[in-house]
This record gives sequence, structure tokens and C-alpha cells, in this order.
Amino acid sequence: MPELPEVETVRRGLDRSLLRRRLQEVELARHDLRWPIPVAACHDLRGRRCVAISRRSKYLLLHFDGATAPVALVHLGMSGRLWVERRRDLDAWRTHEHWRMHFGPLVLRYADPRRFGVLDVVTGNELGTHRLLCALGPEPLGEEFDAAYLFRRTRQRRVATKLFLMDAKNVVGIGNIYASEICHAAGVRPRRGAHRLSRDDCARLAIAVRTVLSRALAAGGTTIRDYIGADEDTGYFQHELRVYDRAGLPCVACGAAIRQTVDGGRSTYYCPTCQR
DNA sequence: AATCCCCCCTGGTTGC
DNA sequence: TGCAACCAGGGGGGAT
Repeated sequence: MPELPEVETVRRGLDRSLLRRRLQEVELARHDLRWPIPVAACHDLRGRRCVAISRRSKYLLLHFDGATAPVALVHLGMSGRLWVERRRDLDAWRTHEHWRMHFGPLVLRYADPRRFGVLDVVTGNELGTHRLLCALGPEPLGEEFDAAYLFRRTRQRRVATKLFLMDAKNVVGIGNIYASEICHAAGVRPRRGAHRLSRDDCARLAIAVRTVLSRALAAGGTTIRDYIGADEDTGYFQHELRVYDRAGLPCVACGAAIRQTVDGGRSTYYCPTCQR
């Protein structure tokens, strides 16, 4: 499922397979996912070469050549999946498959049962002001995100630490699974008010963010090493989870029973002993 | 401004 | 076994 590490893994795969290829055709099985798909703009991408594939938060950005430097913006939502197949092996549209992009001998396919995903097209100079991108916080693995930023940003914020970490205005890419894992790695109770985090807490949290996401990226990267023709993309990072979905099971660090709560409508897991 | 809650949608699992 | 309730990894948007 699409967490930031998986989106980045997909990006790397697309970089290897689609970069510098020319887009011949865009097929749309429907005209909306979470929001309307700009049909004309999609077809205007035909004949253009893909010159870069980048990622911002959990958005994949396919950059094309041309005067307007159009960019296809793709989000996988909760259940979206992207994969590449050889055109000669192409089969019928699958259930919940919503669009395809033909790049010479390869076809990029998108399926998304819940349709929480996004397909949009913007011009290069609109990227910075796009409504879905303009308010995003720093990348968790980038330079801007560190203990000092975390401490500064959490002052006056009474929201629970876990919810703070999941808010993309503060830092992008941390989903519900990783938020619990990060809090555990940092020894911080998920419900602790963000404003009550000490400088030391922020230092441990900043390290935990990088460590957890990096490890997950390594695991995801291994699993989806060559996803061309692959049917399954479930990573094996689930085997490295220390608290998520482990309610009642012993903490791997101290043996205490992992507890489960609900915060912001989503399940939270933590160790009552290791986390304060 | 910060926070809370609801919603978009389908499918798998759980519990009666 | 059947069926309904519940839950799911995201995240925008509106109300308070």
C-alpha cells in the first residue's frame, strides 16, 4: 500500500523504466477519481517525452517536455496501485483499473478500488502554486526537517504529537502506520501535546522519523525491485513493525502489552512503558 | 489560527 | 452460511 517509502520506490521504478520515453497515448476508463480528471490536458500530453519523474509528499510528478512543461500529478490515495507492463503482454482492463499511459513498448497502468487517488495535469510554472502542493511542509528526509524545526514548529500546538506528525502542513509523508512507529522509536506517547515536547524529545523524534522511513524505504525498495509484470507489491516492512496492529502483544523492547487507542478517528498503538 | 469531524469509495474481516 | 457492521495505510474541506 502506498506509504511515502512505497511511493518513492515506485518513483525509482518509473525513473528506470519510463524516463526519456515518449508518451503516445493516454486511455481514461473514467473521468474522475477523487476529483475530475482533466481529459483534454491528459490528451495534450500525447507526443511528449517524459523528462523527469519526481516526488513531493506522496504525489508522483511526471514531467514532460514542451513549451509549457506539463506535469502529470498522480496520487495513490489509500488503495491506488501503479505498475508497468510490456505492451505485448497487455491484458484486458482489470477491475478498478482507471487509466493507462502508453510509452513505446511499455504501459503504465493505474488501479484504485476506493478511488481516493488523483490524476491531474498542471503546467510547470503552476507547480508551486497548485492547491494540493502549495501548503505542504518539508520532506521528512530533506535538510529542512530537523530537531530545531520540530521544536520551533510544535510550540503553541496543543494537538497530540501523533496527529502533529500526520499533518502534512508540518511534515509530509508520515501516515498512520509510521506515526505510531515513530512515536515508539522516539519514546513519546502519541497523545502527548506537541507543545510539551522538550528539545530532547524533538531530537529523538527527528531521528526516529528519518530512521523509520529510511528502513521502510529499504524494505519497500527490495520488494518492488523490478515491478514490471509484477502482480503484488505488498512490502515486507510489515514484519518490522514494532507496535502497529500489535495490540495486546508484548513490546519488543520491554515486554509490556501494546495498547491501542483511537485518535482523530484512526487507530494508534504504543507501549505504555517505553513511551512517556 | 488551531482543531475537530465528516466525507469521498470499495472490499475484507468480524461478529452475531 | 448469511448478512450487517465495522474497519482500512489519505487527506481535503468546512464548521467551530
